[in-house]
Amino acid sequence: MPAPKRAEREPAAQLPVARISVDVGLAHLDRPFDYLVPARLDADARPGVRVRVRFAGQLVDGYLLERVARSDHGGRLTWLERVVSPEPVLTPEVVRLARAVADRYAGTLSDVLRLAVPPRHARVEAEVPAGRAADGGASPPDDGGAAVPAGAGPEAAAGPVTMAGPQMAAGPATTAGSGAGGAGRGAGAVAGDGFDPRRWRNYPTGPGFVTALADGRTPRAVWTALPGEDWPARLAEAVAATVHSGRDAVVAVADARDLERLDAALTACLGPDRHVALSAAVGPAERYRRFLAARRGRVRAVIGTRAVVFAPVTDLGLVALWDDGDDSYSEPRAPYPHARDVLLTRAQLGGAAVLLGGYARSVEAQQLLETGWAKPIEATRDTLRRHAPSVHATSDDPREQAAARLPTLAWRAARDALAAGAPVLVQVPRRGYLPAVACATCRTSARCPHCQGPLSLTGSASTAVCRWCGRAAARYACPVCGGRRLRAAVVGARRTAEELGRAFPDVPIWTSGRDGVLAGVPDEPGLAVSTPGAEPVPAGPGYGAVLLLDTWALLTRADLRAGEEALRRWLAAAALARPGAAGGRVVVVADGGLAPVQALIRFDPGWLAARELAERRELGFPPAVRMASLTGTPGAVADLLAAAHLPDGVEPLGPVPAGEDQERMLLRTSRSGGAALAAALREASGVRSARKAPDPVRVQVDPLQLL
DNA sequence: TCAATCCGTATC
DNA sequence: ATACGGATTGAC
Repeated sequence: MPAPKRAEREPAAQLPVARISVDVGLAHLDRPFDYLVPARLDADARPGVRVRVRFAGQLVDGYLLERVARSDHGGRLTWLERVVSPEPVLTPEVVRLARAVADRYAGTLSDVLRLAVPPRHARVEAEVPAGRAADGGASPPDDGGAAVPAGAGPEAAAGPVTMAGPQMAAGPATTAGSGAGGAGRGAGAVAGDGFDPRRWRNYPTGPGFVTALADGRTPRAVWTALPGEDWPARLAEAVAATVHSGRDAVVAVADARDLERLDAALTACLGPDRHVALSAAVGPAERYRRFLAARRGRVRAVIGTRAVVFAPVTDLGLVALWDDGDDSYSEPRAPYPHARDVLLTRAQLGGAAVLLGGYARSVEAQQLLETGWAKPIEATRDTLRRHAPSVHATSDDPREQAAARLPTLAWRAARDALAAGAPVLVQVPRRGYLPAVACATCRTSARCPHCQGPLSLTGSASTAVCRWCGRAAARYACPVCGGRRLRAAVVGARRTAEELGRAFPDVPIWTSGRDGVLAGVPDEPGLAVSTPGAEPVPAGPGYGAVLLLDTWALLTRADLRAGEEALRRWLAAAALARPGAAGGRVVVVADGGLAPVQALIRFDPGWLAARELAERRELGFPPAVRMASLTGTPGAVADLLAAAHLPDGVEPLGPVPAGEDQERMLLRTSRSGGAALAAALREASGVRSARKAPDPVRVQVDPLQLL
């Protein structure tokens, strides 16, 4: 082998050793490797840059973590091959965070860094960051910016997440009659900083929280938003207060629509230039452009969906997250971290303030309150009564239905609201959400007469077919009432809309669902039919009536979080209703005795969360304990377990079958034992990957789906 | 006795 | 992954 340039190479004069995290997907190689920095790369080889190095004979990607004076490695060091770009995409803070997240979730640093850093876009990197190119808004490519090829146009012009829909922003009438006081009316800006602690005065501890942010302190809070709350505005004020203190903020929301609302609120508070919105929806170039704007310190706040929790900022002062119960916060790629968890870890490591907000309260948030780690921000019962709609539960006995599958009470609420000139929201579960079939008369779910499997009604066929054994149940008779007619358990939003259209022939019907989210509806009579999470925001003082249909589909799910999740979805809809005093009514078609229904009637998510948390403690489920799940072929799971030196106090549960050739094993330990369990699993994965074990095992710490 | 091959291990 | 070293095997 020729070594022609060997003599030319000379190590950098200062700190000649670079510690590199190499991107090979092998658990046992998850540690830094030392390389010698040639003098010619000295200037570019700074901490945080992407590099390429020769590793085990091949060129691999990596990140330069730090420069040190000498190596502890016994053998000879290889030269650093190339600095891919001098742009330091990682900050030391993000590296520490990624390491902590990898440790917590039994994953590798490079897996987490893949989540944290968007793919490089060389052209974007080369752009001259003139003026306001990266304001998160729709500004066209800067003119003075030299080499912006024509191709950059469309993507840049696409601007922020755009969404079809009549109107945007503002949200519902908010804290309409903030009652007393009456100060601070003027459109927000106090002292040009866009925040005023008094705007949080509906919550006794709210103004103090915002003031603390502005003073540079690090309060931590779980915020239970009032119905009708203009939450994007409140979050924007918290961000503005943080920025006022000279620090940066990172805010996560669940989806593109929430992001757009928050973006608008921040623009109103801070102007267009001091924040960016990160989301995959804007395309790779714009995404990387905004990421760089954050990394280069050109903005003070970074908002976005899930992945924003890793966004590099200069001096983190606040992390915030809206609606932490939304399951889109759970990362689907290894090591499957949860955005809430990442933000809390980040705040803990970096001494930042925390704001977890929502209309609902997750069990995890409840735990933060009960351990005293965070303080509540919530309205008094009195304030709540002034803002909340009146809530009624009604049975869904088909014999009491008025029209369009609506119980009489629900039908009346809708009719009255429409007559009063207000829009009505109808929430129905997503189609295909629970493709089961029930008796049309008594609602008993229909099971296969042969094998007890679930029946399904496919397409237009009126005969039900068993989803397990495939037999057609042609002459089905309900074992409870003898009824012979079946119906799909969940009627989709579209068909519900059709039926409602016949029941209320003279009003417009708007539908909003997964594939066509309607941002808002006007303040006039009309029916908005929506699946959970896609509820249009009303322009005026809120919906006159909110109807929650087919709730039992949510409640009967075999899921640990079914109750919590049902309440979260209902509250998201109910919060869009106008106050009871202004005629706002919510009708939930469900058994009023059920705990989640009770919590809705009382508008008390904290009560349900406390109850659920107590139950989790009793059952030994997260977040009261730490769990890990191992999924793979039976042999592979057994192999991983054999390789693992599980710490004391780890209790194996299962295994249970989990689909084709797969089984799933749960490991349970105390919360304090979580770190040791994760470490043991990481090490065992390392042993297996070093041994080239064939079948992979998916290791998930605190998986969202437990049952 | 030497070379081809197998296996295990480290990878800066 | 892939490259290397040490052990092992097999033919002369």
